[in-house]
Amino acid sequence: MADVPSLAPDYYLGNFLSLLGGLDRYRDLLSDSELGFLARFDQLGHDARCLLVRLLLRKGQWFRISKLHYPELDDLPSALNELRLAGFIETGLAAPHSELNSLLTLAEWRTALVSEDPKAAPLGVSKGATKTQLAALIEQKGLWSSLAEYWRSDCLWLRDDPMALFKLLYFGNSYQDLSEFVLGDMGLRRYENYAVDKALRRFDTRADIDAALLLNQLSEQLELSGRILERDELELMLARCPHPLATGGGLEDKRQQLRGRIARELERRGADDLALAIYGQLAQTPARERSARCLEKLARFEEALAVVEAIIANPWDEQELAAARRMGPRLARQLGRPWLRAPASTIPGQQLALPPFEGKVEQAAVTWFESRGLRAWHLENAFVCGLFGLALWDIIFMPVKGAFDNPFQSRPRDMYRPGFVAARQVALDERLQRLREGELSILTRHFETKQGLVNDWVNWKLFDCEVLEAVLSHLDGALLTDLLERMLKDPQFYRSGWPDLLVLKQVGLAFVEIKGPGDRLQDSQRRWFDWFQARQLDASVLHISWLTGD
DNA sequence: CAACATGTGG
DNA sequence: TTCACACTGTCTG
DNA sequence: GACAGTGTGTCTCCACATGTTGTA
Ligand SMILES: [Mn+2]
Repeated sequence: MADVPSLAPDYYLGNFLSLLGGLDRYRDLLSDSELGFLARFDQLGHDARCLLVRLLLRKGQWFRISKLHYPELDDLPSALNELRLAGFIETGLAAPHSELNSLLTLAEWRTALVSEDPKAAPLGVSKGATKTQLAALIEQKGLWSSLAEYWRSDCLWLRDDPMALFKLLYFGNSYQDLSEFVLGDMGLRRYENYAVDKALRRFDTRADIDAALLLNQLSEQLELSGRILERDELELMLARCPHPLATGGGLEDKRQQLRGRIARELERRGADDLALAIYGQLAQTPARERSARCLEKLARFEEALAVVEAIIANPWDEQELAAARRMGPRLARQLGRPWLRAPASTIPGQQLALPPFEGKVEQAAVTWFESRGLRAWHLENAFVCGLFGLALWDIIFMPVKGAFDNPFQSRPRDMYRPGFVAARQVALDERLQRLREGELSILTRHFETKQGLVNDWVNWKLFDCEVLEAVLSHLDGALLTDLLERMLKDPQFYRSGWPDLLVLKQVGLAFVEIKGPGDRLQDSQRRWFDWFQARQLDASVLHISWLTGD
């Protein structure tokens, strides 16, 4: 752990330049002000560049000059001056009200208030008041602007913040940032060394870029404060993403996902009719299920049943099918119609009473199996996903056109899109054939040579070498191939629902879903049991109860 | 003064 | 900061 | 049993400084 390589004092500048290098392919889609930003950046001296990058990497656009502390820059004032002259920053401005909470400390609020009115101390300015309490007092007395005035000479404003755009263009998402570079340099997070297509573009028009930025912003807003937004605020969000977007890049999918989440929030506000109208425009699950539920809430049972029947006739995924099968009988009864129940699959289950255990039920079960001399791991989906990732590693990362545009991807861009298999058909066919013939050493090879590399499918901490050994000695190629073929039909979908425990019995592997008191099988968990039964595998549900008494 | 929250940086 | 899963509470038949 | 809402953990690093809150 000690041998973390030391980095150059201006390592972050190099990283930022690498990021800019990835943006060349989009120059024709940048605005004049963005191009101007880049041109002016090029003209800056070393230290001014460093300082600007430092500021760009930080949160917000307002900073305190006196609190800037960058030992690697030997003349901060002149770097600041250079940035000011080049139009990147402004100093000495009074910060807006909304910034004063994070920009100034409680003590600094008091200093300014007391200076404004020496007799303020006896009021709420006395110590003990929290920031919230004092904020209310300042609000009431209309003193925010004098606070801002008092500290203005120490304030620094970053005029533009293009980082959201740069990150979107470089990484293709809003959650990765420049720390990827540092983590890579220090060996803390390593990615596969796949071929990066430096000319590949995720966007072809500026409108798509702006739409992506907007969708990111709206999603973030909904995630952050969705629960407290009023109905009209939600409708406003809807109005901001009304038009269908380019399909193929996943933009339209994102838009629909966002609108679905907004509609769900509208349901919670009782706006079932409006939610219904939105769901009707969506082509992704669970829109039809939600439609049916809205119709049911609105007592429009005929229409609800029609939706349910449409789902059953042509399910988009197994989740909505399961939901429709639950709703069908209820709706049919409302309408006095007969309903043909799908035969319920029987899932083998056992009961087990254990002494009270501090910690998770699954761990208690693992301990119980081990006390009976069996190895057991609580892996959940990490087991199947690990098999998938290790068996197909090199195919997942093979240089398919359009798959990789930056060095920090945990999967190809089309991993969860319908064309994934077709784009790798030959390699997949050959791999499955070899696995079918029992050549499981492929997994071992990837386990050893790729150890620690980021892969969406492989959780290295959970899928350790003992698990691999258990797999190699008890899983045959035919079964593994069958499993992979099923997963390849919808890689995203089959990432979930696998039973909690992998148990190594004398005769082979067993898969056990643990259910504590009050926990029941979820829809996603049922679908794997169908597969287990068809293959006559040892899979069951273990219902745990706690032994009471002292 | 300790516990907690948050931002930062290598 | 998403997503899968567990847990809790309510209503219903 | 069905369903909604909420909590938890998360290979989305981890040590550290700073600031806030409440006496853990
Ligand atoms: Mn379970």
